[in-house]
This record gives sequence, structure tokens and C-alpha cells, in this order.
Amino acid sequence: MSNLEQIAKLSGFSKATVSRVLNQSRHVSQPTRDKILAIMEELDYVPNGNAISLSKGQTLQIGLVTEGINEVMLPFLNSFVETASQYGYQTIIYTSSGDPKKELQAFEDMRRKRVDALVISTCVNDLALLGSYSKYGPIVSWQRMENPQIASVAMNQYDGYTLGLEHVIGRGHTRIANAYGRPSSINTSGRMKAYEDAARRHRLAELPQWSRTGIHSIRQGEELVKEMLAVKDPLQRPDAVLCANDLVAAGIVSEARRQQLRVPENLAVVGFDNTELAHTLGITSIYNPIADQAKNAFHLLLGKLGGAGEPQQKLQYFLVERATT
Amino acid sequence: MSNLEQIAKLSGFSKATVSRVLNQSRHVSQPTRDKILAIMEELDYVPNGNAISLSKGQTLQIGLVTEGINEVMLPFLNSFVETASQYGYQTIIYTSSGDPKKELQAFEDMRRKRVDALVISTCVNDLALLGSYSKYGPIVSWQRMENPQIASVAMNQYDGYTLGLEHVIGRGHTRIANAYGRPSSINTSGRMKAYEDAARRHRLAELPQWSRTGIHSIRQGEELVKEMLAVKDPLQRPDAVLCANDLVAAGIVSEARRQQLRVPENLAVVGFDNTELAHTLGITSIYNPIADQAKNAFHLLLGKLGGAGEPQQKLQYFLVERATT
DNA sequence: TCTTGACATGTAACGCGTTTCAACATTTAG
DNA sequence: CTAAATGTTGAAACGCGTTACATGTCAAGA
Repeated sequence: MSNLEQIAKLSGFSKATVSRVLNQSRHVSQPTRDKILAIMEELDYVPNGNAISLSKGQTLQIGLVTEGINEVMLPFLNSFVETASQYGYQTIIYTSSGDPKKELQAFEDMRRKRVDALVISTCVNDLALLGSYSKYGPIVSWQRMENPQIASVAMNQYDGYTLGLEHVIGRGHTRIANAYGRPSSINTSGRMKAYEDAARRHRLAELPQWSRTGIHSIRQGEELVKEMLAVKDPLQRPDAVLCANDLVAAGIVSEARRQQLRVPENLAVVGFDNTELAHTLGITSIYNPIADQAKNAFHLLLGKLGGAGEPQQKLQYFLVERATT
Repeated sequence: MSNLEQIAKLSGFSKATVSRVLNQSRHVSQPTRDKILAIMEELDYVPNGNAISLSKGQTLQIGLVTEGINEVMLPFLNSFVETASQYGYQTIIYTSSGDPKKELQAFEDMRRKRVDALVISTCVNDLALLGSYSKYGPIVSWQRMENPQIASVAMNQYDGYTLGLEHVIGRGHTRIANAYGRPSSINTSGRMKAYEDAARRHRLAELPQWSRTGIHSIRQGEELVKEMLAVKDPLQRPDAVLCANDLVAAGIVSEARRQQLRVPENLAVVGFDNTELAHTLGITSIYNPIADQAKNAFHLLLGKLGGAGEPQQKLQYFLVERATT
């Protein structure tokens, strides 16, 4: 492996000049540049990325922290990786599997200068703890959070959820079940607030037993249907359900079909995120511009890293109506 | 930011000794160790990851190269990230979007010592080119490939595909369509071989027009159904289809349902990979132990990196029968 | 012709751990 | 009690670019 010093020696110039060639500095004459480039070529030289990271004090790497990658995150992940790479940044995946200690490793990696910044998708540690790491580098969260040290690109869930609620209410449904996600998240509290307000506005039946939190998987959706059917009196069952994400909706819809529960006549189902899954299964879903949020997340970080990111795009929800409502 | 030298100065010991403490070397007396640790704590010191990478000549990072992350890759990705992190390795995602130049960046990053090794999921560059990078570090491919410099953890697709073929043939289907994936891949040629052999064995009708390559998405599955239905004579249509993956199967099944084509009576559908999607939609699928392949991929790399990885697990396919056959 | 500024290039320190080799101290075996 | 073995610690070089500052050169403006 050749290194910069050898290039310098062989070319007869100093390390500084060789470095200038590498960094496209204009303060190098054309003949010098040509000669140095020729020698680099000859020796099959490439600069050592670690040395660059060490001396520049930046790694051009961004950590993406999640509990685990699922279908809903896919557009976020792909869009983030893609956008970052356009600006020369690589993405490192940190999955915690829900273990705060493993998640902490990601934070520590920023402290140790292994990543320049962090994007948090799900956070299982105390938010204050997360916030305390912001002195080591910029952090952006996909979830909305009130911690002022951590910017968020999540959208106001209140609006999106209201969209779905008004839709099913407009269809005449009155017994609405809510399958919320992570109980502690602000996303969830925004959705809860939306439901409370809508319930008040439209004088909906009270069905506290059908508001659940912590529902995010296909299986949990299936379970929910089984629970509904366990209630004998159909009037005690919900006639519509809004889901934390399309996965849950998919579970509900397919279980309902298996159990001969008619959708949407007996149970309207609204998913969230409008993933390809929702399209495939014909599930009405609230489109959440996830890929654009990922772009925003990156540009936000880039801005804090001193780069010239593009300004944030204004994003908004809309409802995609399909066969389940 | 404090550094190792400051710790050395303050503690009265040399950098070497401090380094020994960091690396758990036993050649440090307990009092010395305690004193140094105390000072580290006091100064809130953590070693700089870049400096470590530079001097050790390894980054503890592995690049995962794909065209883009999709549902089928999810178990591979999650399992790989998880396994790698157990051994202290981080995973960096490189998505090429099918652009060989972007993919090349990943290879170059290994040359530049930014990653210690590479796992290739899809490769859009010439395999010989990929092989030429193996001098810079170990490469393992998820796809089976004959290049001897690149190990593969893919399973023999011939066996898996035969499993599916025998299943539908046993159900009385004779006009079998094949929706193959990437045309140039060895996976595909293995599957093709499996079909040819099965067709010969069972004297199946010849339906060359229903063998397609390059089919991997939900939409393409939907398209395929439309094409089938465009043929007026039902006997000219296939009565069974084996799919490159569950996404394609999902597209076929949902489009067939929309078009009133009865599954499995008029069209049996077999997916591949047995993802959660197949479970949800009740699609018969061939289980491909993807998560275990990812584990094998990591252990293979770790072995080549000089670590003590676990030995490869022997893996095998089996068919999960559901409602589409 | 002299000054000023733009440009080309070099010197040396810096970013920060790791590691080899040597030196010295302390046991332990003989 | 000595020689050999074991343990503790340090000096200095190494891994590899980057960059602030200094120096030298040459052309344009005064």
C-alpha cells in the first residue's frame, strides 16, 4: 500500500502539495498536478479514509438509530441513504432491538467520532439522555419530540389522524377503534388528541376498551380482530378502526377476511403511511410523505454540520381511499 | 475534548500505559489502572474512534451493498446488522439504485479502508471487477456466484425451486408459469434448470411465453396477471405460477382477486422466501432461511478477517403450504 | 525601478492511539 | 544467594493526511 509520503518523495514535491492535488486546491500549477497524478496512478494510490477522517475531524458517516428495520421504515431508510450518499455521506445502521444499552452504543459512537450525526427513528432511551449527547453532534429525530436540542422531521400527527377520522365518520361509522403505536411517543398523543376532539365534535360512542397502544405489527392487528370477534354483541364491537401503520391494518384486514368479517361493511379499516402494502391489499391509508421526511432529516443535519443543505420542504398528509372504507 | 496524551500527563504515566488500560492489557498494575481510570472519568474521556481505526488498520465496519432495500431483504439486513453488532461490527448501507458507478463507491470505500469487508446482496457491476477488489478485503455475496474469490451464502436454488414445482405438479397443475428474477443471476439459472428438469420428468406442457425474467416487484406481479387474462382461451393461460419472491406473489394474488380469477382453482401461486407478507396474505411460499444466511455471511467474513466466527450452519429449504395452492 | 499582490510550494506541527523494543523491578526456582 | 522468569512502565516511531504559516517567484501597477 502506497501512501501520500511516497507519492511526495517520488514526485519530488512535498506532502502538502500532494495533499493539495488530492483536495483539488487551485494553488497547484498544472504541470505539478499532472506529474503527481501520474505517479498516483502508477502506484495505484488512494488516500486512506481513516487518516482523512482523523485529521479532518469528520467521518462523513451518519448513524441511523432504530429498534429494527420494518416495512414502514423502508422508504425512510432508502430515501435517507440515497440522499446522504448524494452529499458524500454514508449511513450506518444501529438497531437496538429495544435494548437501551445497545442503543446507547450508537450515541457513544458519535462521542467517539465514528459518526458525525445521528438520526433517531425510534428511541428507547430516556429522551433527556439522548439530548445530553447533542453536544457531541447534531441529532434529528423522526419522531416528534419536545426536547429543544433535538430537531424533528415528524409531521403533526393530529392533522393526519383527523383526516382519517373525518373520513370514516363521513362514511357513517361511529364506533371507532384506535390502534395506536408507541404509548409514550408524541405521535401517539397527537393522535389521541385528534380522536378526543373528533369524538367530542361528532358525539361518538365511547369505546375506551377499543383504544390500544403499543400496536405495531401484523400479528397484533390479527389479535385485535380476534378480540373484537370474541365480543358476541356486534353493537359492542367497533365498526371502524384506525391503525398505527399499514402493517397493523394489513393484519386486521387479512384476519377479518379469514374470519368472514366483512370489510368495510362491518369494519372499516384505515391504515397509515400508504406503503406499497396498503396499495397491494387495497387498504385505505393516510399518505405520510416518509421519503420526504427522510430528505428533510438529512438536510437538517447537513445544515447543522455546516454544509449547504437544501431548505426544508413543507409536507402534508392526504388520504388515499381504497376498498377498506 | 480530552485526549490520551492529557490523561498520560495528568496521571504521570506514559501514553503506552494509558493505552494498555484502554485495551485491557494485563500488563498494568492495579493501582496504576485505578488511577488512570479515575482520571479518565474525571475528564470525561473517550478514545477517538478514528485514531483507533487509523492505527489499528481496521474500522470494524462492514459495507452492505444492494440496489435498494426491499421487503425481501429485510430479514437479511436485520439479521446481518444484529449479528455484526454482537461482534462489535457496524453495518454501512450502500445502495446503488442500479447504477454501477454508485456501487463502485462501495468497493472503493473498502480500498480506502473505510470498511473492512463487504457483503454483496445485488451486484450491478461486472463480477470480475468485483472480484478484483477482493485483494482489498473479504467479500461475501448473498447471490450464488462462481467467482472463486467471492464466497457465497446463497443456497442452491435448484432444490428450493424443485420443491415448489413438485408441490404444484402434485396438485395436478400442468401449465406452469415462471416469474424469475434477475436474468443474469445464478439463482435464476438454477431455477430455470429446475424447471426444465421437472418439465421433462413430468412431461409438462410447453409454455415458453410464460417464463419471464426480471420480475421482482408487486407491480410486475400485477402486470403478469393482466397479461394472463388478456389471453382469451383459458387453456392457453398458465394454471400455476412460481414467483421470484413473495412480493411478486403478493402482486399476483391481489390482482387475481380483483380480476375474479380464482386462486388456487384457476391459478395456483407459490411465493419464495416465506416472508411475513406471505403469511399475511396466506400465500404458499418456499421458506428460505434468509436470516440464517445473513448470519453465515457475517461469520464467513469474520473468519476471513481473522476473527473467531462460528462455523457455517447447514441450511435448507422447506415449503410452507397456505391458501394459494 | 520598486512595490505589491497573486501564485506555487515547502516546513513542521497536528489529529490521536498503538505497538515494538528496551529498561528496570520483583519474584521464583534452583 | 544467584540466575532466570515474570511483571511494570516508558521512549519513540508509526499509521496517514491536513493545514497554518513561511518563503520564494514572478508579473502587474506605480
